[in-house]
Amino acid sequence: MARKVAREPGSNAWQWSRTAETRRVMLQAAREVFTERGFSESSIADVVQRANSSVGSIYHHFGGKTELFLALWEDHQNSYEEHATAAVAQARANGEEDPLELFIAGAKAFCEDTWERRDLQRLFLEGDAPPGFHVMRRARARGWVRQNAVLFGASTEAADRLQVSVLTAIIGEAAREITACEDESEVSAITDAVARMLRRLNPFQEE
Amino acid sequence: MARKVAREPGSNAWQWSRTAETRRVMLQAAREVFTERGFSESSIADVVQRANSSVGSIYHHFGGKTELFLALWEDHQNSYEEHATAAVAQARANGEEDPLELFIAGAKAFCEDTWERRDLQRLFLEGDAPPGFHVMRRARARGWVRQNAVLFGASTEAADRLQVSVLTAIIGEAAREITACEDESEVSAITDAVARMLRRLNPFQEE
DNA sequence: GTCTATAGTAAGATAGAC
DNA sequence: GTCTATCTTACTATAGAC
Repeated sequence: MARKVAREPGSNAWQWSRTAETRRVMLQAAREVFTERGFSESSIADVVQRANSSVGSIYHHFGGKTELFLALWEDHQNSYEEHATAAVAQARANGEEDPLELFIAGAKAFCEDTWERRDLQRLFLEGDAPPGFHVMRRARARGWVRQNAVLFGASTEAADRLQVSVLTAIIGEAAREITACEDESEVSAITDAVARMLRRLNPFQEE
Repeated sequence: MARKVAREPGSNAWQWSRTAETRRVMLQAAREVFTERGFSESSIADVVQRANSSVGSIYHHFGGKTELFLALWEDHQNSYEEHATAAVAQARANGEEDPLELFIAGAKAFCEDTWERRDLQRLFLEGDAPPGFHVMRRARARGWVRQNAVLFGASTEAADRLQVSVLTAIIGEAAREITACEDESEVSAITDAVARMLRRLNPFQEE
């Protein structure tokens, strides 16, 4: 978790603390192994081999196979959040105030991000994972839905909750479709379809 | 899998083959144990105790812990399919021909069914499961989506695939919300909201 | 911080009597 | 078909030298 890497782009790479670099290598190895075989079919030994490291070292840095997987997920999530937040902020800076349009801006960033890093997204979306992972995922998803509920000013009644859940789920479905794409051209078709559907469901335009 | 039970309602219960009854008891025990603790936290021993049975017997009938879980899932799925199919057939018999309305009829049946059997639905939706289960789930879901694609006459292009995926996903989200409900009155609110959203997204009414 | 060698662990699975 | 006692097996996880 401690990431005490010098942030200045110009700083010398060799000044990076050795541990940060080691972590990076291990995470990259883990990414390759897990995305290729899934969690349960992967063993620590596989990662060790790929990282030219040792069992003990991985345990030292992460604490175990599960934690290694979770660390990978954390990084992934943080990237998403960063990108989406930046995109929404950008839209806001451009004068956009409609919650739905802000939401769509975030959704677009999410879709683009999903295409880069399909491998990880596939792993987390449908690969197997350590026990308890799906519960964590759901918890985080719920947090996101709650945040969106605030954005849309939704009530806590069942119908409203569902509405927001569905808006959020559309992005998830899009992500799934994107991981199945072979060609980047399909991705923009999906992104556009997402925007269209979100507008159709616009919660501010009750019938 | 062999279910050679006498089907006539009037037939004597004691004529049921012993094995069918044993299976039923075991599945009931499995249902209780798994829904209470989830898959990985449950052990064969727990089920044995609850079913007043033995390890060997369970292995004889099902083959293992994973297969027991899968058998439970199979039954659950079959019930759903039966109900939904019946509801759609009923709607058709009443003269309904609009694919979307037929779909909605199925969705309603699904929602009602979810409320009965919340426990199982919760287990399969977010509880932990044996390795490989989520992949099976996805495969079945894809099959369902394909079927719906035919119903809607959707193309295989990305945007259309997503559209159908989303229509289907709405039902899944509704199911999730329903498992979280405390009161049946909320369920009908959700069911209505589902119908409303599906109509808004009506694929036959392209903008 | 890194590594090797070793141990632990538990529950799933099986054999074989009845 | 049922049951009990036993085993197995593949990891994960740790200890402890360097």
